[in-house]
Amino acid sequence: MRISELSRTSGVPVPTVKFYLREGLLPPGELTSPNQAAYGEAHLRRLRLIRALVEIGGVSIAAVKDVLAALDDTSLGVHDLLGSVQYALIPAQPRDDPEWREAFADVNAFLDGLGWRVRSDAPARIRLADVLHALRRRDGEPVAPDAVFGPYVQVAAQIADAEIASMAPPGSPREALAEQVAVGVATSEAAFSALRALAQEDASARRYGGSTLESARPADQ
Amino acid sequence: MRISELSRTSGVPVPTVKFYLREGLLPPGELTSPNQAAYGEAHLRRLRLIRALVEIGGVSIAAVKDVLAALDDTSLGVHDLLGSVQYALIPAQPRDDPEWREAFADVNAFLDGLGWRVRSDAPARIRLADVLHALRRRDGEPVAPDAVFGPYVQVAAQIADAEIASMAPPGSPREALAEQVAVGVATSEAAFSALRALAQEDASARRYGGSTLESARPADQ
DNA sequence: AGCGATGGATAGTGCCACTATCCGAAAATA
DNA sequence: TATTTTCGGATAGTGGCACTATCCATCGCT
Repeated sequence: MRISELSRTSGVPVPTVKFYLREGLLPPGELTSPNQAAYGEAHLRRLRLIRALVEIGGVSIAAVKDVLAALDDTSLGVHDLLGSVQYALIPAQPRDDPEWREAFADVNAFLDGLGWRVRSDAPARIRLADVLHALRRRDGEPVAPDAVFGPYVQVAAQIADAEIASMAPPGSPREALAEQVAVGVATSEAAFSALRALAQEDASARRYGGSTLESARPADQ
Repeated sequence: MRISELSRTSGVPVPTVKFYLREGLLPPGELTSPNQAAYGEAHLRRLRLIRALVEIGGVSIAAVKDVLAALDDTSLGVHDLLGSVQYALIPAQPRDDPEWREAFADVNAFLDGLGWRVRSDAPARIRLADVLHALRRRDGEPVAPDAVFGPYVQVAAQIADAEIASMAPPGSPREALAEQVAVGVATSEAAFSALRALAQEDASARRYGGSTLESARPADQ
């Protein structure tokens, strides 16, 4: 298949496909002559994966590149693959602020208390510290990690277990698993957060009474 | 307090504060002379709110503006306020693609089956349709909404109930509630998603065995 | 032979969230 | 009082990102 067909079946414009090729997100097609290349099913699948990450997961091109590199690194076990995907999908960098460092330390202590087997450089730790730090700046002072995160721990564990369990068993073909992990991480995030928003709306309607404006808002363009 | 103090106590650079003033995210200070203005506690709190939304929630400036407008609209009840905040925080627009429309219809049917009281124009519906659509393009064809979203429904409802319940009771001062809603929606999203990532890592370690590279990855810049 | 499509290179676009600079006037400091 | 600093407000510029547009010398098809 040539580039135009790749573009047509995937719905991605030709110039964008070229852009992905330039960026190394897509491997080059097989050259059939000095300026003619053929693309296969693998290209199509990878292209769809890229779009899923970008559109559903809101992942940056640079992060997509990292994810794809992890997928292609066959030396990675499933666990490390999952880790690499997550680390690419969660952009985070520690701060210098002493108050932030304190929040970070508190988060780590809290996580230690849970007994989870989690790498000490997991970016999600940083995200939690960001949240705790922001909340502390807002309210007066206290705000214990347990108060903020506690209610979510059981539920997060429950969901995570179900998601991991739904993946292929250890020893199944890595190929299939790899993309499942990447797509799963990105899409389940989006799906859950949308469902939670809807559930909140429902719960709020029941508690505060729904004066639901029902499409009374300006239909922004 | 003048602009430099506002900047110092909030940690936001002066030019950025000026930018927010220009954009109307911050109300102008009270003029004490033709070119001198004073800012109060309210400005500081709002500035912190803006930063929390931007940094923790990853909210765009335009969306922040919408959120603040909702906060300031005292004619909105708590339920509608929550709705406005959510709608501002979840960017989404329907597509034209017939396959997408089908996914959207399926999502709506699925949500109807749940019996949730949710506006028909909720952007979260669109997000769910995006996810379903993307998954259908990947796998062969089927993919029922129930298979993808089902496992999350109970949990999402559980979390949402707890969050709504933790908010002030109906009839409490709107002022306090408003920001709580905005901050809550943005931060709890971030907190939960980080916790879920960590729980996944733990679950994956238990299932696939943790060959945890432990900080063996390139410390990217 | 004619003609549209292709691969590859280079350059440009639009958006976004700031950031820099300038100005005349007021505050703070000496 | 003199001088230095800071102020509010306006205008313009920056850097990053994700594409998009244009060129051009083939290539393959009819």
